[in-house]
Formats: sequence, structure tokens, C-alpha cells
Amino acid sequence: MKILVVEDEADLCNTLISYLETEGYRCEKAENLKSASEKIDLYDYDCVLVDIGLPDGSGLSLIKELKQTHSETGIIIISAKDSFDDKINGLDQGADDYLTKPFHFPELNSRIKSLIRRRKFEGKKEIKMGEIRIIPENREVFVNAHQVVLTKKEYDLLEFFTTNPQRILTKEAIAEHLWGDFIDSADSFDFVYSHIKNLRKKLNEYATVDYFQNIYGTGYKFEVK
Amino acid sequence: MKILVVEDEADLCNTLISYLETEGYRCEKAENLKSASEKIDLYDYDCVLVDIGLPDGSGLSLIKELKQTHSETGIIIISAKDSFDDKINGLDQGADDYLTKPFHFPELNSRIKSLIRRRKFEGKKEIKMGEIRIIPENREVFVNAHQVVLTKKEYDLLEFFTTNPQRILTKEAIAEHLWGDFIDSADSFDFVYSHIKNLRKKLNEYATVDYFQNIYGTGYKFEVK
DNA sequence: CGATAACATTCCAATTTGCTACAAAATTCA
DNA sequence: TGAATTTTGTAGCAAATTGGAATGTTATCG
Repeated sequence: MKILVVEDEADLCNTLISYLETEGYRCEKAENLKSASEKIDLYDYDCVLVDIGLPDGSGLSLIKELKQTHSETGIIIISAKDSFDDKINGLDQGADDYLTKPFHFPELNSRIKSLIRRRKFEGKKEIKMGEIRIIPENREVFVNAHQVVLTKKEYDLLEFFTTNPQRILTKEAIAEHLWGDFIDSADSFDFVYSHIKNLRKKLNEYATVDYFQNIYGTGYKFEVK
Repeated sequence: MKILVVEDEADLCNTLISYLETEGYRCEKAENLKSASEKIDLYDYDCVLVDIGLPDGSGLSLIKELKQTHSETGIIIISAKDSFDDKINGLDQGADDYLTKPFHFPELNSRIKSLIRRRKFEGKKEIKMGEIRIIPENREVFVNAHQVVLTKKEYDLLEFFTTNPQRILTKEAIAEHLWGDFIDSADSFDFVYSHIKNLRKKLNEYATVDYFQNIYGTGYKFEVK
């Protein structure tokens, strides 16, 4: 889960980022419009927190740009108490929510969470991949009309694969996605094997083929043949 | 879906309307009691958001008026943190829900949605879900022709589940819905277990199946198989 | 054909989550 | 007010999940 914080007050920006990181997000910062714009081009963020009053212009143009080029990214406005008009414009422009400074960090966290959830499944009632059908809202999985009850990690794993089909996912990437950035590269990722195994077993009870192809020395690929 | 926002703080009012419009509602505003009263006479709103502290009097009288003349309109109170008594009075007067300022816009949205859903539910003479039959008007519940006497919270819980069948409800969502937005996320929600247990016990005296399916680590789902 | 690394499977202890019973607090009602 | 009921909170036990160690199997390469 990747977040860009666009905020020129260095103190707020840093404390915010360290809070968000303890909550398991990966964060980057931009202190002005120019830098924010560049970062947006480079990476896909799940959510962008935008301060409206920036040294080199209003955050509004950034919101506009985001909407045009990265429509799936969530946008939360952070603004001082006096700039109500900007907030209205921001919401018109397509921002998803706003917070007035000063705000409580856990409040921000809960907004980010609910925003990301809403965005992710917007319009998507179900995902179909071969014999597998997923209903993301309820985290339910069916294989050839049989429901398969998955644990949280198993479901997260399956969702990660189905949203990245054809891509080879290394176990490091899987670990990072499912367990966050705090995982140390010195750690062993062998527990991923266990989860893959459990997921395979549950799906294969009703599926006729194995959907997780291992590429020796590299990773796994989810493939519908 | 038409909403009237009765709020004298112009900034909040405008931002709110702007947000609600991006969510697909049609909105109108009234900045005082008089104007609100006139608008109510003119149009049928699906929902009215009422600030209690208005310049020309308390929003309570408006709620009273609404209940008498437009009983099918939903009412949500918006109030400052210190006017707890007003909220209680408002709910007694017939308001359907309330929120404390400052509040979370998506939270308001979800309450409007659930209010509208509930309204639909109330219009019905009785609801049948499997072996369970509910008469919302008297808050009476029958299981296979046997009446089951529920306490208030038990009934609210059952109603929440039956108006959201197939959806997984976390205990946080349950707590928030049944106890309002003053619940702190730092609080423990374990008492929800007690209510679930009691409700299950009472229903299972006459029912042949358990209607509350627990999804480990997530929440509960009301399901008629 | 070994040697080695990568992957698969089995198993289990630690942890988290849920259930139940019961105690305490709050509320209702006679 | 005081008893009865309802609601909330707590503790102990039960069940499920999870990470990872131990062990077995397979692929790759010199």
C-alpha cells in the first residue's frame, strides 16, 4: 500500500509519514507541486494526500492531473481551516475526502482505509478467471460453483495473483505485498510456500487444473490456460 | 435521491453539498428554520440533514414538523459535540440517526444509504427470511410460528443483519451502527459477542439452523441457505 | 551423475479470534 | 425507591490461523 504525501510543512510531513509507516503503509513525500507531479509520473500510488496551499501553487491542479492520468488513485485533501472554497473545488475536481488541519492521525488512517476499499471494488462485483470466481466485497471464492472458504492470508494471496495475472511474482514481492514493507530483506520468505500450498490444495479440491505455475528460480505466475 | 441540508455554517454546508453531489444525490440547502420549513412544503425530500443549533431556533421543531407532515422522509441530525441532550431529544422526536461534528463524509454517505434502506424495510408489513418472520412495526419476531421476545439491542441487531443479508458485517460496523458514532475505535467491541450469543440462543430455540455465520477474523454474515 | 538450490509438504507452537458464562453497571418499571 | 431486566465488560476456555522449522522432493548445472 503506497501513499504519497504532498505537504510543504516539513514537521507535519515527517511525523505524518512516520505514523503512516508504523501503520504499514509505504510512503513518499513531495514538498511542492513540481516534485509531486514528477513522482506521480514515476510510481503508482494507492492514495495521495494533498495539501492545498503549496509554495508553488494550489494543489488543485495536482488533483486534476491525478484524475486524468491515474483515475484509480484515491485523493484526500488536507487543508488549513480557512480555505473552504479550495476544498469545495477540490471535491468538484474529484478528490474523495478532505481533512482540516489539525487532525487526528487515526482519523486519517480510517479514512485512507475506507477510501482504498471503496476504490478497489468500485463497480467490480466479481472477478472471473477460468474456473475461479471471486466476489471481492465479501472476499468469497467459488470454483466451478462450489464455494471455497479461504483464510485471510489465503484470500489476499489469491487476490494478489488474480489482479496480476501473467506477471511473475517473486516470493519477495508476495511477502512485501501481503505483509507490508516492514519485512526485512534478511528474513526468510519460506512461509510463502506454506500459503501457496494451502491455497492450491483448497482450490484443487474443485478445480481441474493448477493455476499457480512455478518458474524455477524466479517465482509464480497465475495463469488461465 | 433528493436531500435537503439545513445548516447555517455556509462553509460546511457548501462543502457537504459538493460532496453529496459527487456521490450522486441532488441537494438543496437551507440556512435557517424558516427557509427549511418553506422548502419542505414545496418538495418531497428523501432525506433531510438537520443541524440542531440554527440562528432562528432549534432544529428540533423542524424534526417535529417533518414527522407530522412528511413521515416518510428520513432525518439525520448533525450537531456539535457539546449538545448531547439535543441529540437525545432529536431521536425521541423521531430523527433516524445522528452525527457529531466534525464527521467523516463517507460515514455520512453510508448512513444515508442505510437509512434509505431501512425506510424501505419499514414500509413492509413483514419480512420473511427462512424460518424467521419479522413485523417491523411492532418489532415482533417469530420463528416457525413461535414468537421470540427480543430485547431492544437484540432486535436492532437482527434488523441490521436482515437489512444487510449476504454482506459480511464486522463487529466494528455492528457497534458503529447500533451505538452511533461516539464509539471510539480504541474501545473494545467484545460486548457484540454477548449480543450475538443471546440472539442466537433465542432464535435457535425454535430454528433448525444457525443464521449467523462467522467468518474468522472478519465478521458475521446473515445467511438463509 | 552427484551436488546444490529451489520448491513442496508436514507438522506444531504461538498467537489471534470467537464462544460462553458470569459479574458489574446501567436502565427500566412497578 | 428498589426489584427486575437489560446492557456492558471480563475471564477462561475452545477453535482457527499463522509463521516457520524440519523433512522430503524436484529441477538445474557442471
